[in-house]
Amino acid sequence: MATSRQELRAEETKRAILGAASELFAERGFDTVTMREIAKVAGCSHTTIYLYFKDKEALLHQLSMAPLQALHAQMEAILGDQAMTPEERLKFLSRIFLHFCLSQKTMYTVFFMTQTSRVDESEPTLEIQKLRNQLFGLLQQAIAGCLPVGLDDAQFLAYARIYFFTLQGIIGTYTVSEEPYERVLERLTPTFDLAMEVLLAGCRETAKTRGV
Amino acid sequence: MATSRQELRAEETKRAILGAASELFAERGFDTVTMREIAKVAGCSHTTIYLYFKDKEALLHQLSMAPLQALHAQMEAILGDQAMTPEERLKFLSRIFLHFCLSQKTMYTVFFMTQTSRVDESEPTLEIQKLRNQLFGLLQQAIAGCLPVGLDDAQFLAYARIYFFTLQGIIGTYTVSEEPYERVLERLTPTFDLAMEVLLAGCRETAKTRGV
DNA sequence: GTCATAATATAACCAATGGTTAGTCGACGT
DNA sequence: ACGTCGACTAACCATTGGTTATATTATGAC
Repeated sequence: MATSRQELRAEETKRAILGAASELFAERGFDTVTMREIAKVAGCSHTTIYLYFKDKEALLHQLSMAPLQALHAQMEAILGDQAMTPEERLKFLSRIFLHFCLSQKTMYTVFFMTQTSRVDESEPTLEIQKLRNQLFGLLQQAIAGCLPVGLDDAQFLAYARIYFFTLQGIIGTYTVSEEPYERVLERLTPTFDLAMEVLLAGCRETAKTRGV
Repeated sequence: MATSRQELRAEETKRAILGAASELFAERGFDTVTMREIAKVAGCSHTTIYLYFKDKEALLHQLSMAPLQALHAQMEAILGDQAMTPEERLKFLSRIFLHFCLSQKTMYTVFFMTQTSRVDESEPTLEIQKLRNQLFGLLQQAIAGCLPVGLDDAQFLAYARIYFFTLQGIIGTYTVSEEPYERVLERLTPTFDLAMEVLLAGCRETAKTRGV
């Protein structure tokens, strides 16, 4: 750490930018926040941001990595907790995932607006894409643990998709809504929990009647 | 119809604009299409569009009314068809609704991006808002017909919400995807049908264990 | 036919957006 | 002291949705 005076300064503005962007993105989502707004909160010119981040999307990715990794760790811990039944694990995981996405509006973009992280680009996208897929993988594992054994791959994939559709629907609905996420959670946590129960029960029920 | 020569011309450009916008919106969605693009396809200046439509949103609404009304009629017919069981009706309705939304990307905006039709504005929004709510109402009725009687309002509302979440999830997923909707349908119609079955089975199953 | 009027259309413009370029200013090593 | 280099930014660009002043053209009165 050769912290010369200018390096310190650079570090500080970078931190200020990340802090400002983090707050604004989490609160209002990716699209509605402008680079100039971030700059104003960070106390610099909007062009300065481009010194440290390739573009708005890169800023989003940089900001998302840490929270996503934390979420990943948390989810892995839950998935490995043998004190819970598979069903409890799935419900807990879903809940964590939902709360995480609802508390950070930018996550809707990260997870579901895939055009933000297209496959054609080179590297910077890849890391977050990988993490994203790992997270979906964990959810898939949790789902797998709750379904009867003997399902073929296609059937299992279909159930996993249906689960993801519902998650995306919830997150999409309340990411766009103006209601603060605390109130959404307060009002609708029982509904979200019920949704997970419904899905689980429905998957099991239909699996019964569709060949083991 | 006092069709003077200028009225004819006006009518024609208006039709051209509607046609161009209709195609472009359906194919690529509301946000990604620009007024200048529409104008170019319609063969006029982008400012001309503002002669006939207040703004981009008004154009969207104008375009959406007819298809939505057609959908409404179709859905009402299905809902009133006593030759089907309630479950068949719900599944059919859901299918129709999904196919409709997937075939017209602009419908995602109309139905789910509620900021497009906020409550604060005066009139022009209201009509489409009303129609939208009617459509959701029909789906709700269909759901109600499939659930055990004796559910209290809150419980029923929760189930309806869960249903809508899944629909929005599906539509959101494939509205942003680049895959042409014909291929999506071909690939995933069975999954969509399964989703509706899962939801239905899950609702019934959980309703059993939660008081009547 | 001629001329005023009104409808139709558009070019020029505006502010905001994400992003780039050329250049300023202060710190650092020599 | 001085030249280089890093941090920063003002001025700029193209694109967006939208407005305004202006041109063009058809219509109707005389």
